Amino acid sequence: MSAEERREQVIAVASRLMAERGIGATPTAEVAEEAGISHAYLFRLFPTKQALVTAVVERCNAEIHEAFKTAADRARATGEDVLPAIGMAYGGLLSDPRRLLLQLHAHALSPRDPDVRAAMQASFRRLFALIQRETDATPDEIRRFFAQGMLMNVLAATGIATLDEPFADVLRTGELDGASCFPDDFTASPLDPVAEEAPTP
Amino acid sequence: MSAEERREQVIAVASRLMAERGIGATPTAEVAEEAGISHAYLFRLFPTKQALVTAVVERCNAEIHEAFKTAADRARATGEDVLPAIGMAYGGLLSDPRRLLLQLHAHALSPRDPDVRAAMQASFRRLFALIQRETDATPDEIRRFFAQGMLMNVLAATGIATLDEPFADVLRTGELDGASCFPDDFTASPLDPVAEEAPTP
DNA sequence: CAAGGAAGTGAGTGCACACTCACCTCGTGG
DNA sequence: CCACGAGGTGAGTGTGCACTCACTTCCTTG
Repeated sequence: MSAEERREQVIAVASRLMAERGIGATPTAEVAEEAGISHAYLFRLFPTKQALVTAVVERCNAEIHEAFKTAADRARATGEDVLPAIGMAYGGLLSDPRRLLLQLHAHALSPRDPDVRAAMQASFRRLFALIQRETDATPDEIRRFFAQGMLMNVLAATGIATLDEPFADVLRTGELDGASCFPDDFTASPLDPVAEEAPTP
Repeated sequence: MSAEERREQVIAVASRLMAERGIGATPTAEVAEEAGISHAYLFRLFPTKQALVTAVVERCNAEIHEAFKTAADRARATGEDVLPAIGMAYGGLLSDPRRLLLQLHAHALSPRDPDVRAAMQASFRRLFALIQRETDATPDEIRRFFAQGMLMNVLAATGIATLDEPFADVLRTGELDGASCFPDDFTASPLDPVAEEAPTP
């Protein structure tokens, strides 16, 4: 397997582990083990843990951007409203909590980590530009869209998203329709290990 | 100094350090040193780091709740609208980024730390109840209020709050008035060490 | 003035983890 | 057929950190 392919694989493994356990709390040895390579080789693929973390965060940001872009394209093609479609795309990302938790960890890491901070700033800038370009939403609507996204991250991380209480119901209600932002299959506690196998039979 | 007073002092020091450096990234030895006690004695005051972290998070949540409560009381007394007043109170909390960053770190820690998760759930529940009791805001308004708060946390952590770009301007605009949520003196980069001395001349 | 207990410490211990070094093993081109 | 470069590793090393233990000091109270 080429080094480039290995790197991809390592990023995939690392993003799962770091989403579950937190970035700082994920040992590089474990990433190597789950990726099926030696600890030593991991450090040939990524010179430092820092480099791996940056790669993971940037990959996650790219995936979110791509999800938004394809949702926007599809909505334009079928003539639906674009912003709600993007909102649904974010909801779709939630059925795998990986990216969402990673976002949260990246935000918390930003103050101490200039690389991650720059990546997150760039990601917001790109997403903002995408939405501004692809929709006719007002600045206020765009801001609310991002705010709702941040709230959903927090609700998922704290487990409020799966709480059966009135205040939780209110908080997880979507901005656009009256329904919950969270997909119906969003029942996994964040503590539960993320499914090992991709559910693509 | 009594053990109880020491504990208070340690919580104050720890919450500053943990907000700056992150919770996991703050060594207990440093907390002890800045609090002027030995490392050994820290572990008599708090049996584990976990206990210290929980105390810090709960203290932070209590402070936010108190700030909201006094803002609500004051607004009711003077006859202003209560929800905007509470929003301003949150903005006021932002002039010292400590609590805000601590919130963010606590959210990111929640999936792995049952104590912190329980504390954050309880905090949201209490704040929600407070707002529901003290204001006549609709569920939608309350949800937007929380969403905006989460967005502000992230903008502060990523440094977008201090970015001079159009998208940053839009994101940091308040829900209620058209002005920025962030106080005018919010210029410190999150990387800058928090001021050592309280600026109360 | 003992005796007890609360406040407080110096000096470890053991472990987890980021990172390194010398080395191995093929597949390919000259 | 062999040299060399890319893929890959076993076995460390140094450091940082949570936590401990035996011990001191001093203040109160009978």
